[in-house]
Amino acid sequence: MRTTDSFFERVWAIAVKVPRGKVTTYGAIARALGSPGAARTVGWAMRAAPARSRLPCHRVVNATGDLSPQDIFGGTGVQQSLLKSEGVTFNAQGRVDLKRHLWIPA
DNA sequence: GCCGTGACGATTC
DNA sequence: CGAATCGCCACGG
Repeated sequence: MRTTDSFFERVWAIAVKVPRGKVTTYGAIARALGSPGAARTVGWAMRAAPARSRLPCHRVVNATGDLSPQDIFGGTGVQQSLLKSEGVTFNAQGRVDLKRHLWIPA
């Protein structure tokens, strides 16, 4: 219902709403958009996300709490460092503690 | 309108 | 838990 009704734009709109210190999953965003099976498309939107945007893509992880390809953030462990700086905790497997930081777009 | 692609998800081994 | 497989959906060519 917006001229910019591209699926990507909606994904980005939600990603920006992710509160600091929390993380969300691709599936959660897809679900919020009404397409629970479009998790892959959500991830694609992140990959295609314009760097100029304030898109905190580092706050978006997959359902397993695993982080995205670190190469994209310009280095290995960059995303994890960013999240840690915001108060996000990780388990021994280097995954985000979804039990504590999972945020679902209302 | 079909084909290929992909920062996923869930299931199965 | 880790790896592999199938299924899902939206976008570009």
